[in-house]
Amino acid sequence: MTDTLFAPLPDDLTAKPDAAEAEVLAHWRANDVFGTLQRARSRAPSFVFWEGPPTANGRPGIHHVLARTIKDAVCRWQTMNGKRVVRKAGWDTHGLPVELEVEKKLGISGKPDIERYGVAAFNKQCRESVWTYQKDWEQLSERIGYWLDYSDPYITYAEDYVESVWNLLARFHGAGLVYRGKKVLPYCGRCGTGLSSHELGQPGVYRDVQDPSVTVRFRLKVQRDAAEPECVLAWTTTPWTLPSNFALAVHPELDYVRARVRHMAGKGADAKEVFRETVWVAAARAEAVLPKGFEVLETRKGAALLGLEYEPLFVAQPGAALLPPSAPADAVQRRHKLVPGEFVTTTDGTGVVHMACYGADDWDVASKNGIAAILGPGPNGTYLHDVRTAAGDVVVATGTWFKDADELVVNDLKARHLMFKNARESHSYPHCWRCNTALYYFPVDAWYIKTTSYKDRMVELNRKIRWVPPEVGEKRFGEWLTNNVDWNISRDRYWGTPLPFWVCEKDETHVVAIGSVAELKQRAGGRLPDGFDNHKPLIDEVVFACERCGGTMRRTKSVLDCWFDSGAMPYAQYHWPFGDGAAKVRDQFPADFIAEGLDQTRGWFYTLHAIGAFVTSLPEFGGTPQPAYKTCVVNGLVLDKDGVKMSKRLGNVVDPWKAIAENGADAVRWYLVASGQPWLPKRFDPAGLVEVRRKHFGTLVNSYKFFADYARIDRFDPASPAIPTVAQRPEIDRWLASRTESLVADVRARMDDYDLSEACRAIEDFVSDDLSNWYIRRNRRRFWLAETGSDKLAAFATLHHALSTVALLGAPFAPFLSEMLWSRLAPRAGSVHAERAPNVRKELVDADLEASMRIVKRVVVLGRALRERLGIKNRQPLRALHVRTSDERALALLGREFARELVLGELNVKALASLAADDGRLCTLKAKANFKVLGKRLGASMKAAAAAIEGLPSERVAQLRAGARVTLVVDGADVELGPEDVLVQVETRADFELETDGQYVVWFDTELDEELVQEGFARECVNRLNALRKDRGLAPQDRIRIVAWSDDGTVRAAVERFARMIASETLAVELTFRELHSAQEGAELLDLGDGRSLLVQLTRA
RNA sequence: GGGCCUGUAGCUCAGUUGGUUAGAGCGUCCGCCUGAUAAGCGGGAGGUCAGUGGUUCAAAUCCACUCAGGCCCA
Repeated sequence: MTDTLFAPLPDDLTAKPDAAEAEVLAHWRANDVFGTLQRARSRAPSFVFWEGPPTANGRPGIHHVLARTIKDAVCRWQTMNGKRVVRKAGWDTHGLPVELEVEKKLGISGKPDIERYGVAAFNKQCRESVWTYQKDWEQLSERIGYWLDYSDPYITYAEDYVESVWNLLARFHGAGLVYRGKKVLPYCGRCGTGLSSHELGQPGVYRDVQDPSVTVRFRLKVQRDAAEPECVLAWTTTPWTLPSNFALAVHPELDYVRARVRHMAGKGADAKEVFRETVWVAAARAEAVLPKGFEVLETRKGAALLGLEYEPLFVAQPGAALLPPSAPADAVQRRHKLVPGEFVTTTDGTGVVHMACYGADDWDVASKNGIAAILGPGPNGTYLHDVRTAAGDVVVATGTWFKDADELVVNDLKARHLMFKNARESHSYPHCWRCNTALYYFPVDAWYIKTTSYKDRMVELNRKIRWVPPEVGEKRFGEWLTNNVDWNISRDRYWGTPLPFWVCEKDETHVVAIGSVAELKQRAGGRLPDGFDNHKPLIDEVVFACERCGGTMRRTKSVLDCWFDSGAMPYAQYHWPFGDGAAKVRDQFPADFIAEGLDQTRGWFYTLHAIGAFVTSLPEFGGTPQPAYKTCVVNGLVLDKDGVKMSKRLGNVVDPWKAIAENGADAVRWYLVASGQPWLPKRFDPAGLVEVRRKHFGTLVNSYKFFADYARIDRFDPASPAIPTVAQRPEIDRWLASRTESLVADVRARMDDYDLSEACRAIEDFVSDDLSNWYIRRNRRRFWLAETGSDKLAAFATLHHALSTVALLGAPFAPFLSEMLWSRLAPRAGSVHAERAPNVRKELVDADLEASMRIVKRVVVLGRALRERLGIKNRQPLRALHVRTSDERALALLGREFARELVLGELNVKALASLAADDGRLCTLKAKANFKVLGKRLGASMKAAAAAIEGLPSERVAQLRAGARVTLVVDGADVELGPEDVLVQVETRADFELETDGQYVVWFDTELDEELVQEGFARECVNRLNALRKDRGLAPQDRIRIVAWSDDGTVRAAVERFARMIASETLAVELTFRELHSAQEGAELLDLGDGRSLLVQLTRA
């Protein structure tokens, strides 16, 4: 860092920004710039930002850089607008991924292993494991310039944090929103554990296996005809679940048929019927399921079959009933009927689905219909009871492994003539990723929060959140809320917040929710076990007597879904409601702004919302529900350059450290935010990074370098009273000043809308086009000419202000380069990040000047294209430029000095010879329909009208343009046209070269007189002499003496005539014309083109 | 299986309430400029707006379906 006015930037800044950025970081660190700034804002109005807690249990990737850049840019911007932005770090520390990581490290696998290892020791490992990558996170965050206060982070396993979470859970319980139920999970009987969807996604989990594929008869209780038994057919690939069957599901809307099936023996004419029956199947499945020749006897909707009773296949064992929540007294008697199921399809099977308790749909049916289910295999994968037939035969013995029962059940059903069809098929079936055992779906105990009871409130509050982009809130999040289901908050694991629910052993309905450690201690008789830390396992030793019945109360074994932890951060990060937590939460709630990836829609965004909608209805929050956050910016995934998700397997993961080392954090940040809208999936293309670095930052650095080099030579003082006011400066300066203010207005508007990409693009366009290409390039000579007068001061001041503004506006996105620039442009001002973002100074905005420049650019483009076509190079001055257009205002603006000078200078032309509205001689005026205006008025006649308008003769178009009204007959009706109904274009018909874009017509007077030719040669001389200066290693400000000689009369005349111009352009104090010989020392022969040359001798003055 | 997002030039992306020549940058080819020079500027070529069908006087834009990629949920 530097505090020297206009000090040079490091030489290789654009090529290798890494080292320079490291210097800025060292400066920030050494001077505690962030801390000082935070303290300076301690009394300022607050802008509330929450950091979504990253799990430290994995290395940060490039997508984290994107999310953190968005957060940082918004926070810096708010800080620059005078706000106090608390930036408290956080760590998400609980959860299954942590446990899996520790299992891997310890070389153990599965719950039995963990129990053997010891839960206390295991959790101790987990507690340490989460910090494995902490340094990675902190270092990467620092390196990318993500300012975050790591001194006092919230940690979801911390005692205070857990206590706050308990308090929230106790309040949910107190409000009657917590209940117990069953959740059907993919389950491994060998490991004795349910698997998360995340584990199910592991490679190799789904494998093709051979399984039975059986269609079974369920005989109806009421039989119409003894000779023709009637049954319902159902299909399954898991015969082992049949002993647990409790219902058959049909789709109420589907057609079902009762078909007569005749089973034949023998072939052809000899075939003899041995047995006939009638069966119910879905009409759509009859062909596929039934043998040929079946006969449809009746068709009925599924709805008409509901309630039909059938004979159970096996006899239920007592004591093994699984009761759904609030089961009716007759739950067991309700079994074995046809029930409705929306999930029933006709893609396979019979259109009738066998219901056991080993599926999510099944459990849903049991709950909705109040039916008890009978467990076959239990949590260890073996049968809990003998499976018997009505006759008393044991089909499956207690202790049989569930998969081994398939064959036993199939054989039994065959023997009892209940098997309609018996086959095997290959299908994809899940297996435990640890032990390879076949999984089954199993209902496990679960605790729920009844979020559906305040779903409407959540939907309502969601409308108040500003989502960026809006469709995430309306659709993805909105639909998710509308289809809200109760939140399963329990996990049958070890490393998590223990659920603070104690259940009475005598009566399960006696439940106590503990809201604080003090309360627990008091319940437990004033003593907690030694080493108690409100985690497993010691907490499970805390028991106390039930107040209602005196039974022993034990904690439920489960831990909390760690999503609840993160959704609780607004409160738990300040240990709410304990200590001064309530006051802190009052100050930092709700959030003005949060930002995370799209994958958090059902994660953090939801849990914050679900908890917030409840908490804010509590009296201490004023009782008026409000959303937990006001603005939520969502970023999409970062894909590789081919649009494929990054994964370790494919080796296409972008290492953020590498990208930063090569391009600098500024370029990475800028690229991520500016290349496309942040919520779109982003293809990470290293070539794009290089482009940002070279094009945007390179141009900016070059622009500063140009300014600073001359400002140092001239000892420019931005505070000098001699600097003219903006109003006193030349028009080109006032133009840049105006553009600078327009940029401020634009960036402010974009930032207000959280449209960071467009803000960056506005800055990019300003720097490369307005600042560099038009202002600096056109005004270079003002900076290097010798005399320091007010014109030069004006140029310095204008450029200084524009650069300073770019440093300020760019600071949220490119914090490093902005700091480097600011420390040189305003060395005593302190950090750019402590500055106020500029406000628009409306009095400096000059719309006419900005409009003029737009016209200048168009005319210049046409002129350059024409020069190229004519093959006349730019160094050859031309006599005159002619411009025609039908736009009177454009003509007026173009005629003003500002625009004229720019056009003439840019095109190297002596004069604007004609500047006129088109007179129809060179060009024909042509009208084109203004579809936007006319379309609304004319509707179906639009096409005919457009043709008629294009057919209008030039004179009538001219009248229209002049304001006259013209009437056309279109489709037999009169259509009156005014000037606003047509767009006037010109079509050229000149017999000489000109250029037009349909609006402007441009041509040159290409006739050259002697003077113009000579000036062309003079310019060639200047060009060669300056090249020679450079070859000789002269410094820009060095003065020279020139001796020149040529035998060529034209060249000699040119040099003599333009001697002063040549001398001034080459900083020559003397230019003499006398005879030289090429052999003479220091003599150089300059090739001027066109076969002409000049001999010169150049010496330092 | 359900919901959502995306598909525009070789590449990365813009594209207003639907309005008639679909733009920019990079790349490529050609040229210019030359004391910002390890820079700068311009011109040309390059498009079935993923596909099909529909609505409309008019569709990259609205609707339906299909295809491809992605995310979340099951």
